[in-house]
Amino acid sequence: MKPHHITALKHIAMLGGVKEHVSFSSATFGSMLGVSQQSASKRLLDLTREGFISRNIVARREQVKLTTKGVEVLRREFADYKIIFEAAKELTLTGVLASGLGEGAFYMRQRGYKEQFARRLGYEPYEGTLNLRCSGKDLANLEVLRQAEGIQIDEFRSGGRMFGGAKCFRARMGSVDCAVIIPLRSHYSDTVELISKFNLRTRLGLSDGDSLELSVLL
Amino acid sequence: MKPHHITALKHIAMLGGVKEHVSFSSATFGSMLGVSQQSASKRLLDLTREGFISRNIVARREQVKLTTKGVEVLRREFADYKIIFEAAKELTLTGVLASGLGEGAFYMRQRGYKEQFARRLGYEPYEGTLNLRCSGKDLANLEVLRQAEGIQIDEFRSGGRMFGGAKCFRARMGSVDCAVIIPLRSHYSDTVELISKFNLRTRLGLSDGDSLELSVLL
DNA sequence: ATTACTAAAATACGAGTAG
DNA sequence: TCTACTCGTATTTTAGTAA
Repeated sequence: MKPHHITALKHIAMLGGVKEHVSFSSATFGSMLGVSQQSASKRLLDLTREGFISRNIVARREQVKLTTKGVEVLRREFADYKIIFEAAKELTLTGVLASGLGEGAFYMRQRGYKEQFARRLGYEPYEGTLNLRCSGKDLANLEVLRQAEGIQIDEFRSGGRMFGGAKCFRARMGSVDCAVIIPLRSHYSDTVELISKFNLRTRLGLSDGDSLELSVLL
Repeated sequence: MKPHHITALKHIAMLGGVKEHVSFSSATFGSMLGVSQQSASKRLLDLTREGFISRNIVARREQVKLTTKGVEVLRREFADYKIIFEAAKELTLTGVLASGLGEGAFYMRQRGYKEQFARRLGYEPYEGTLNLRCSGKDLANLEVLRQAEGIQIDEFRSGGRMFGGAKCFRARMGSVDCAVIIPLRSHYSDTVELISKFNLRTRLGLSDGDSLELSVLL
Protein backbone atom coordinates (compact mmCIF):
# COMPACT_ATOMS: atom_id res chain seq x y z
CA MET A 1 0.00 0.00 0.00
CA LYS A 2 1.64 3.20 -1.15
CA PRO A 3 1.42 6.43 0.80
CA HIS A 4 -0.26 8.34 -2.01
CA HIS A 5 -2.91 5.64 -2.28
CA ILE A 6 -3.65 5.96 1.41
CA THR A 7 -3.95 9.71 0.98
CA ALA A 8 -6.33 9.24 -1.91
CA LEU A 9 -8.47 6.84 0.12
CA LYS A 10 -8.49 9.31 2.99
CA HIS A 11 -9.81 12.06 0.75
CA ILE A 12 -12.59 9.87 -0.58
CA ALA A 13 -13.44 8.96 3.00
CA MET A 14 -13.58 12.62 3.97
CA LEU A 15 -16.18 13.17 1.29
CA GLY A 16 -18.28 10.50 2.94
CA GLY A 17 -17.14 7.53 0.89
CA VAL A 18 -17.02 5.24 3.92
CA LYS A 19 -20.78 5.04 4.27
CA GLU A 20 -22.17 5.84 0.86
CA HIS A 21 -21.32 6.40 -2.76
CA VAL A 22 -19.99 9.88 -3.36
CA SER A 23 -19.68 11.79 -6.62
CA PHE A 24 -16.83 13.88 -7.89
CA SER A 25 -14.98 14.34 -11.14
CA SER A 26 -11.42 13.19 -11.54
CA ALA A 27 -10.43 16.84 -12.04
CA THR A 28 -11.95 17.84 -8.70
CA PHE A 29 -10.33 14.88 -7.05
CA GLY A 30 -7.03 15.90 -8.60
CA SER A 31 -7.17 19.36 -7.14
CA MET A 32 -7.98 17.91 -3.72
CA LEU A 33 -4.87 15.78 -3.90
CA GLY A 34 -2.78 18.48 -5.53
CA VAL A 35 -2.25 16.45 -8.71
CA SER A 36 -3.54 16.59 -12.27
CA GLN A 37 -6.81 15.18 -13.53
CA GLN A 38 -4.84 12.45 -15.25
CA SER A 39 -3.06 11.38 -12.09
CA ALA A 40 -6.27 11.49 -10.10
CA SER A 41 -7.89 9.28 -12.70
CA LYS A 42 -5.02 6.84 -12.39
CA ARG A 43 -5.36 6.79 -8.60
CA LEU A 44 -9.00 5.83 -8.94
CA LEU A 45 -8.13 3.12 -11.45
CA ASP A 46 -5.39 1.73 -9.21
CA LEU A 47 -7.55 1.78 -6.09
CA THR A 48 -10.32 0.03 -7.97
CA ARG A 49 -8.03 -2.59 -9.45
CA GLU A 50 -6.63 -3.36 -6.00
CA GLY A 51 -10.07 -3.59 -4.47
CA PHE A 52 -9.98 -0.59 -2.16
CA ILE A 53 -12.87 1.25 -3.76
CA SER A 54 -15.83 0.37 -5.93
CA ARG A 55 -16.96 2.61 -8.75
CA ASN A 56 -20.15 2.95 -10.69
CA ILE A 57 -19.83 5.36 -13.53
CA VAL A 58 -23.47 6.16 -14.19
CA ALA A 59 -24.32 8.59 -16.99
CA ARG A 60 -22.02 11.56 -16.40
CA ARG A 61 -21.56 11.27 -12.70
CA GLU A 62 -19.18 8.90 -11.09
CA GLN A 63 -20.09 7.09 -7.88
CA VAL A 64 -17.28 6.01 -5.57
CA LYS A 65 -17.42 4.14 -2.28
CA LEU A 66 -14.73 2.52 -0.17
CA THR A 67 -14.82 -1.27 0.09
CA THR A 68 -14.36 -3.02 3.43
CA LYS A 69 -10.74 -3.52 2.46
CA GLY A 70 -10.39 0.20 1.82
CA VAL A 71 -11.99 1.16 5.12
CA GLU A 72 -9.65 -1.26 6.85
CA VAL A 73 -6.62 0.53 5.52
CA LEU A 74 -7.85 3.80 6.97
CA ARG A 75 -8.83 2.24 10.27
CA ARG A 76 -5.31 0.94 10.58
CA GLU A 77 -3.93 4.39 9.91
CA PHE A 78 -6.27 5.84 12.49
CA ALA A 79 -5.09 3.26 15.00
CA ASP A 80 -1.50 4.35 14.38
CA TYR A 81 -2.36 7.96 15.14
CA LYS A 82 -4.25 6.92 18.25
CA ILE A 83 -1.16 5.13 19.45
CA ILE A 84 0.96 8.20 18.72
CA PHE A 85 -1.24 10.78 20.38
CA GLU A 86 -3.24 8.89 22.91
CA ALA A 87 -0.49 6.50 24.00
CA ALA A 88 -2.98 5.16 26.49
CA LYS A 89 -1.94 2.26 28.63
CA GLU A 90 -5.56 1.30 28.88
CA LEU A 91 -8.29 1.13 26.32
CA THR A 92 -11.99 0.60 26.70
CA LEU A 93 -13.53 -1.92 24.38
CA THR A 94 -17.23 -2.47 24.20
CA GLY A 95 -19.14 -5.01 22.21
CA VAL A 96 -21.92 -7.50 22.19
CA LEU A 97 -21.67 -11.07 23.44
CA ALA A 98 -22.00 -13.24 20.35
CA SER A 99 -22.92 -16.88 20.39
CA GLY A 100 -19.84 -19.05 20.23
CA LEU A 101 -19.50 -22.06 17.99
CA GLY A 102 -18.01 -24.12 20.78
CA GLU A 103 -14.85 -23.81 18.77
CA GLY A 104 -13.15 -21.75 21.44
CA ALA A 105 -13.45 -24.58 23.92
CA PHE A 106 -11.71 -26.94 21.48
CA TYR A 107 -8.73 -24.66 21.24
CA MET A 108 -8.62 -23.97 24.96
CA ARG A 109 -8.38 -27.71 25.62
CA GLN A 110 -5.12 -27.96 23.64
CA ARG A 111 -2.16 -28.38 25.95
CA GLY A 112 -0.02 -26.13 23.76
CA TYR A 113 -2.30 -23.20 24.39
CA LYS A 114 -3.15 -24.11 27.99
CA GLU A 115 0.48 -24.18 29.02
CA GLN A 116 1.32 -20.91 27.32
CA PHE A 117 -1.64 -19.11 28.85
CA ALA A 118 -0.79 -20.52 32.27
CA ARG A 119 2.78 -19.35 31.93
CA ARG A 120 2.10 -15.94 30.41
CA LEU A 121 -1.10 -14.94 32.19
CA GLY A 122 -0.46 -16.67 35.49
CA TYR A 123 -3.58 -18.78 35.47
CA GLU A 124 -5.03 -21.67 33.55
CA PRO A 125 -8.08 -20.38 31.73
CA TYR A 126 -11.52 -21.90 31.86
CA GLU A 127 -12.03 -24.22 28.90
CA GLY A 128 -14.28 -22.00 26.85
CA THR A 129 -14.27 -18.55 25.37
CA LEU A 130 -16.64 -15.65 25.00
CA ASN A 131 -17.00 -13.99 21.62
CA LEU A 132 -17.17 -10.23 21.75
CA ARG A 133 -18.46 -8.58 18.60
CA CYS A 134 -17.46 -4.96 18.14
CA SER A 135 -18.85 -2.28 15.91
CA GLY A 136 -18.41 1.36 15.04
CA LYS A 137 -15.87 3.20 17.12
CA ASP A 138 -14.75 0.01 18.80
CA LEU A 139 -13.49 -1.38 15.52
CA ALA A 140 -10.89 1.36 15.63
CA ASN A 141 -9.92 0.33 19.15
CA LEU A 142 -9.69 -3.25 18.00
CA GLU A 143 -7.28 -2.03 15.38
CA VAL A 144 -5.18 -0.42 18.12
CA LEU A 145 -4.93 -3.84 19.74
CA ARG A 146 -3.91 -5.42 16.48
CA GLN A 147 -1.10 -2.88 16.12
CA ALA A 148 -0.03 -3.22 19.73
CA GLU A 149 2.49 -5.72 20.91
CA GLY A 150 0.56 -7.68 23.51
CA ILE A 151 1.57 -10.94 25.13
CA GLN A 152 2.82 -13.40 22.55
CA ILE A 153 1.34 -16.88 22.26
CA ASP A 154 3.44 -19.00 19.93
CA GLU A 155 2.16 -21.37 17.31
CA PHE A 156 2.73 -25.08 17.85
CA ARG A 157 2.16 -28.42 16.19
CA SER A 158 0.03 -31.11 17.74
CA GLY A 159 -1.76 -34.18 16.43
CA GLY A 160 -0.33 -33.56 12.97
CA ARG A 161 -1.73 -30.08 12.56
CA MET A 162 -0.60 -26.56 13.29
CA PHE A 163 -2.19 -24.38 15.88
CA GLY A 164 -1.59 -20.74 15.00
CA GLY A 165 0.03 -18.08 17.15
CA ALA A 166 -1.87 -15.27 18.80
CA LYS A 167 -1.36 -12.32 21.03
CA CYS A 168 -3.38 -11.50 24.09
CA PHE A 169 -4.02 -8.56 26.35
CA ARG A 170 -4.92 -8.56 30.01
CA ALA A 171 -8.30 -7.00 30.61
CA ARG A 172 -10.98 -6.54 33.23
CA MET A 173 -14.67 -6.93 32.79
CA GLY A 174 -16.31 -5.41 35.82
CA SER A 175 -14.18 -6.77 38.62
CA VAL A 176 -13.20 -9.99 36.89
CA ASP A 177 -9.80 -10.39 35.25
CA CYS A 178 -9.81 -11.78 31.78
CA ALA A 179 -7.81 -11.59 28.55
CA VAL A 180 -8.54 -10.63 24.96
CA ILE A 181 -7.10 -13.00 22.35
CA ILE A 182 -6.20 -11.87 18.85
CA PRO A 183 -5.12 -14.56 16.40
CA LEU A 184 -1.97 -13.59 14.55
CA ARG A 185 -2.56 -14.99 11.12
CA SER A 186 -6.19 -14.26 10.56
CA HIS A 187 -8.06 -11.96 8.31
CA TYR A 188 -10.02 -9.07 9.54
CA SER A 189 -12.76 -9.87 12.00
CA ASP A 190 -15.02 -7.73 14.12
CA THR A 191 -14.99 -10.37 16.83
CA VAL A 192 -12.42 -11.19 19.50
CA GLU A 193 -12.30 -14.01 22.01
CA LEU A 194 -12.18 -13.54 25.74
CA ILE A 195 -10.77 -16.01 28.19
CA SER A 196 -10.68 -15.99 31.95
CA LYS A 197 -9.89 -18.19 34.90
CA PHE A 198 -13.64 -18.44 35.40
CA ASN A 199 -16.65 -19.31 33.34
CA LEU A 200 -17.54 -15.71 32.62
CA ARG A 201 -20.93 -16.63 31.23
CA THR A 202 -22.17 -18.14 34.48
CA ARG A 203 -20.14 -16.02 36.88
CA LEU A 204 -21.42 -12.74 35.44
CA GLY A 205 -24.77 -14.17 34.39
CA LEU A 206 -24.25 -13.29 30.75
CA SER A 207 -26.29 -14.31 27.77
CA ASP A 208 -25.97 -13.75 24.03
CA GLY A 209 -26.64 -10.22 22.90
CA ASP A 210 -25.58 -8.69 26.22
CA SER A 211 -23.49 -5.56 25.93
CA LEU A 212 -20.07 -5.93 27.49
CA GLU A 213 -17.50 -3.34 28.39
CA LEU A 214 -13.94 -4.20 29.17
CA SER A 215 -10.87 -2.20 29.91
CA VAL A 216 -7.86 -3.64 28.17
CA LEU A 217 -4.26 -3.09 29.21
CA LEU A 218 -1.85 -2.37 26.38
CA MET B 1 3.73 18.08 2.07
CA LYS B 2 4.00 14.84 0.17
CA PRO B 3 2.26 11.65 1.24
CA HIS B 4 5.48 9.69 1.64
CA HIS B 5 6.87 12.39 3.89
CA ILE B 6 3.82 12.18 6.11
CA THR B 7 4.24 8.42 6.28
CA ALA B 8 7.89 8.84 7.23
CA LEU B 9 6.98 11.31 9.97
CA LYS B 10 4.33 8.94 11.25
CA HIS B 11 6.85 6.13 11.58
CA ILE B 12 9.27 8.31 13.50
CA ALA B 13 6.39 9.32 15.75
CA MET B 14 5.48 5.70 16.36
CA LEU B 15 8.99 5.09 17.62
CA GLY B 16 8.44 7.83 20.17
CA GLY B 17 9.90 10.74 18.20
CA VAL B 18 7.15 13.11 19.31
CA LYS B 19 8.40 13.35 22.87
CA GLU B 20 12.06 12.47 22.71
CA HIS B 21 14.98 11.79 20.45
CA VAL B 22 14.89 8.27 19.06
CA SER B 23 17.65 6.24 17.45
CA PHE B 24 17.56 4.08 14.38
CA SER B 25 19.71 3.48 11.34
CA SER B 26 18.61 4.59 7.89
CA ALA B 27 18.55 0.92 6.87
CA THR B 28 16.14 0.04 9.67
CA PHE B 29 14.04 3.05 8.83
CA GLY B 30 14.01 1.96 5.22
CA SER B 31 12.66 -1.45 6.02
CA MET B 32 9.95 0.13 8.17
CA LEU B 33 8.87 2.23 5.23
CA GLY B 34 9.38 -0.53 2.72
CA VAL B 35 12.06 1.38 0.82
CA SER B 36 15.83 1.15 0.47
CA GLN B 37 18.39 2.50 2.90
CA GLN B 38 19.22 5.19 0.36
CA SER B 39 15.65 6.37 0.08
CA ALA B 40 15.21 6.33 3.82
CA SER B 41 18.33 8.44 4.14
CA LYS B 42 16.90 10.89 1.62
CA ARG B 43 13.62 11.08 3.51
CA LEU B 44 15.48 12.04 6.66
CA LEU B 45 17.46 14.66 4.75
CA ASP B 46 14.31 16.10 3.18
CA LEU B 47 12.38 16.18 6.44
CA THR B 48 15.28 17.88 8.15
CA ARG B 49 15.73 20.45 5.40
CA GLU B 50 12.04 21.29 5.54
CA GLY B 51 12.08 21.61 9.30
CA PHE B 52 9.87 18.68 10.26
CA ILE B 53 12.50 16.82 12.25
CA SER B 54 15.73 17.66 13.99
CA ARG B 55 18.70 15.33 13.88
CA ASN B 56 21.81 14.93 15.93
CA ILE B 57 24.17 12.43 14.46
CA VAL B 58 26.36 11.64 17.43
CA ALA B 59 29.12 9.11 17.00
CA ARG B 60 27.45 6.14 15.33
CA ARG B 61 23.94 6.54 16.56
CA GLU B 62 21.55 8.96 15.04
CA GLN B 63 19.08 10.89 17.17
CA VAL B 64 15.85 12.04 15.59
CA LYS B 65 12.95 14.00 17.04
CA LEU B 66 9.96 15.67 15.46
CA THR B 67 9.84 19.45 15.56
CA THR B 68 6.66 21.33 16.50
CA LYS B 69 6.04 21.74 12.79
CA GLY B 70 6.38 18.02 12.28
CA VAL B 71 4.02 17.15 15.12
CA GLU B 72 1.54 19.61 13.66
CA VAL B 73 1.42 17.74 10.38
CA LEU B 74 0.55 14.53 12.18
CA ARG B 75 -2.01 16.20 14.40
CA ARG B 76 -3.72 17.47 11.28
CA GLU B 77 -3.75 13.97 9.82
CA PHE B 78 -5.16 12.61 13.06
CA ALA B 79 -7.89 15.24 12.94
CA ASP B 80 -8.83 14.06 9.46
CA TYR B 81 -9.24 10.51 10.66
CA LYS B 82 -11.28 11.66 13.62
CA ILE B 83 -13.61 13.42 11.25
CA ILE B 84 -13.87 10.29 9.12
CA PHE B 85 -14.51 7.79 11.88
CA GLU B 86 -15.98 9.79 14.68
CA ALA B 87 -18.08 12.11 12.52
CA ALA B 88 -19.27 13.64 15.74
CA LYS B 89 -21.57 16.59 15.57
CA GLU B 90 -20.30 17.63 18.94
CA LEU B 91 -16.85 17.76 20.37
CA THR B 92 -15.66 18.38 23.90
CA LEU B 93 -12.87 20.87 24.27
CA THR B 94 -11.16 21.49 27.56
CA GLY B 95 -8.52 24.02 28.40
CA VAL B 96 -7.31 26.58 30.85
CA LEU B 97 -8.47 30.17 31.01
CA ALA B 98 -5.49 32.26 29.97
CA SER B 99 -5.09 35.92 30.70
CA GLY B 100 -6.15 38.00 27.72
CA LEU B 101 -4.21 40.94 26.39
CA GLY B 102 -7.32 43.05 26.15
CA GLU B 103 -6.80 42.62 22.45
CA GLY B 104 -9.96 40.59 22.06
CA ALA B 105 -12.06 43.51 23.27
CA PHE B 106 -10.53 45.75 20.62
CA TYR B 107 -11.57 43.40 17.87
CA MET B 108 -15.00 42.81 19.32
CA ARG B 109 -15.64 46.55 19.23
CA GLN B 110 -15.19 46.68 15.46
CA ARG B 111 -18.50 47.12 13.69
CA GLY B 112 -17.43 44.76 10.92
CA TYR B 113 -17.11 41.89 13.35
CA LYS B 114 -20.02 42.92 15.58
CA GLU B 115 -22.44 42.93 12.69
CA GLN B 116 -21.33 39.60 11.34
CA PHE B 117 -21.50 37.92 14.72
CA ALA B 118 -24.95 39.39 15.30
CA ARG B 119 -26.13 38.13 11.95
CA ARG B 120 -24.55 34.70 12.06
CA LEU B 121 -24.86 33.83 15.74
CA GLY B 122 -28.11 35.64 16.46
CA TYR B 123 -26.75 37.81 19.23
CA GLU B 124 -24.37 40.68 19.64
CA PRO B 125 -21.46 39.42 21.73
CA TYR B 126 -20.14 41.02 24.88
CA GLU B 127 -17.16 43.24 24.04
CA GLY B 128 -14.44 41.04 25.32
CA THR B 129 -13.15 37.54 24.84
CA LEU B 130 -11.88 34.69 26.92
CA ASN B 131 -8.69 32.94 25.94
CA LEU B 132 -8.79 29.19 26.26
CA ARG B 133 -5.43 27.48 26.19
CA CYS B 134 -5.50 23.82 25.20
CA SER B 135 -2.94 21.10 25.65
CA GLY B 136 -2.40 17.43 24.99
CA LYS B 137 -5.37 15.59 23.60
CA ASP B 138 -7.30 18.82 23.17
CA LEU B 139 -4.80 20.07 20.63
CA ALA B 140 -6.03 17.29 18.38
CA ASN B 141 -9.61 18.40 18.92
CA LEU B 142 -8.59 21.95 18.13
CA GLU B 143 -7.22 20.61 14.90
CA VAL B 144 -10.59 19.03 14.16
CA LEU B 145 -12.12 22.48 14.48
CA ARG B 146 -9.52 23.96 12.15
CA GLN B 147 -10.41 21.35 9.54
CA ALA B 148 -14.14 21.77 10.03
CA GLU B 149 -16.19 24.25 8.14
CA GLY B 150 -17.76 26.32 10.89
CA ILE B 151 -19.59 29.59 10.53
CA GLN B 152 -17.69 31.95 8.26
CA ILE B 153 -16.78 35.47 9.39
CA ASP B 154 -15.49 37.47 6.42
CA GLU B 155 -12.52 39.78 6.44
CA PHE B 156 -13.19 43.48 6.02
CA ARG B 157 -11.40 46.80 5.74
CA SER B 158 -11.89 49.57 8.24
CA GLY B 159 -9.91 52.66 9.19
CA GLY B 160 -7.35 51.89 6.51
CA ARG B 161 -6.46 48.44 7.73
CA MET B 162 -7.65 44.92 7.14
CA PHE B 163 -9.39 42.83 9.73
CA GLY B 164 -8.88 39.16 8.95
CA GLY B 165 -11.54 36.55 8.43
CA ALA B 166 -12.33 33.82 10.91
CA LYS B 167 -14.62 30.92 11.48
CA CYS B 168 -16.60 30.23 14.59
CA PHE B 169 -18.45 27.37 16.21
CA ARG B 170 -21.42 27.49 18.53
CA ALA B 171 -20.59 26.03 21.90
CA ARG B 172 -21.88 25.71 25.43
CA MET B 173 -19.95 26.17 28.61
CA GLY B 174 -22.07 24.74 31.38
CA SER B 175 -25.47 26.13 30.55
CA VAL B 176 -24.23 29.29 28.85
CA ASP B 177 -24.15 29.58 25.07
CA CYS B 178 -20.95 30.87 23.60
CA ALA B 179 -18.84 30.53 20.47
CA VAL B 180 -15.28 29.50 19.69
CA ILE B 181 -13.45 31.75 17.24
CA ILE B 182 -10.65 30.51 15.03
CA PRO B 183 -8.82 33.13 12.94
CA LEU B 184 -8.43 32.03 9.33
CA ARG B 185 -5.05 33.34 8.43
CA SER B 186 -3.07 32.71 11.53
CA HIS B 187 -0.29 30.38 12.39
CA TYR B 188 -0.65 27.55 14.77
CA SER B 189 -1.73 28.46 18.25
CA ASP B 190 -2.78 26.41 21.25
CA THR B 191 -5.22 29.14 22.25
CA VAL B 192 -8.69 29.97 20.97
CA GLU B 193 -10.97 32.85 21.79
CA LEU B 194 -14.43 32.48 23.24
CA ILE B 195 -17.21 35.00 22.88
CA SER B 196 -20.68 35.09 24.33
CA LYS B 197 -23.65 37.36 24.74
CA PHE B 198 -22.56 37.71 28.36
CA ASN B 199 -19.44 38.58 30.22
CA LEU B 200 -18.47 34.98 30.88
CA ARG B 201 -15.79 35.95 33.34
CA THR B 202 -18.22 37.58 35.78
CA ARG B 203 -21.26 35.45 34.97
CA LEU B 204 -19.48 32.18 35.67
CA GLY B 205 -17.12 33.66 38.25
CA LEU B 206 -14.04 32.68 36.29
CA SER B 207 -10.46 33.65 36.88
CA ASP B 208 -7.21 32.98 35.08
CA GLY B 209 -5.99 29.43 35.34
CA ASP B 210 -9.46 27.96 35.80
CA SER B 211 -10.10 24.78 33.88
CA LEU B 212 -12.94 25.12 31.39
CA GLU B 213 -14.85 22.50 29.50
CA LEU B 214 -17.01 23.32 26.54
CA SER B 215 -19.00 21.26 24.10
CA VAL B 216 -18.62 22.59 20.61
CA LEU B 217 -21.05 21.99 17.76
CA LEU B 218 -19.45 21.15 14.44
C1' DA C 1 29.26 -0.14 11.39
C1' DT C 2 27.27 3.91 9.63
C1' DT C 3 25.36 8.08 6.08
C1' DA C 4 24.82 9.78 1.74
C1' DC C 5 26.79 10.69 -3.01
C1' DT C 6 26.35 9.64 -8.15
C1' DA C 7 24.36 7.56 -11.96
C1' DA C 8 21.24 4.54 -14.06
C1' DA C 9 16.78 2.43 -13.89
C1' DA C 10 12.10 2.61 -12.60
C1' DT C 11 8.24 5.12 -11.73
C1' DA C 12 5.12 8.95 -11.64
C1' DC C 13 3.52 12.97 -13.82
C1' DG C 14 0.84 15.83 -16.90
C1' DA C 15 0.04 17.60 -21.83
C1' DG C 16 -2.40 16.30 -25.59
C1' DT C 17 -6.16 14.06 -27.02
C1' DA C 18 -9.57 10.08 -28.28
C1' DG C 19 -13.84 8.16 -27.21
C1' DT D 1 -18.68 18.09 -20.65
C1' DC D 2 -16.59 13.44 -18.74
C1' DT D 3 -12.64 9.39 -18.21
C1' DA D 4 -8.54 7.57 -19.39
C1' DC D 5 -5.24 6.52 -23.15
C1' DT D 6 -0.25 7.46 -25.09
C1' DC D 7 4.00 9.38 -24.66
C1' DG D 8 7.67 12.64 -23.57
C1' DT D 9 9.59 14.59 -19.39
C1' DA D 10 10.46 14.98 -14.47
C1' DT D 11 10.98 12.86 -10.33
C1' DT D 12 12.02 9.08 -7.38
C1' DT D 13 14.30 5.00 -6.42
C1' DT D 14 17.99 1.95 -5.85
C1' DA D 15 22.65 -0.17 -6.79
C1' DG D 16 27.23 0.76 -6.24
C1' DT D 17 30.28 2.84 -3.49
C1' DA D 18 33.00 6.68 -0.98
C1' DA D 19 33.83 8.62 3.36
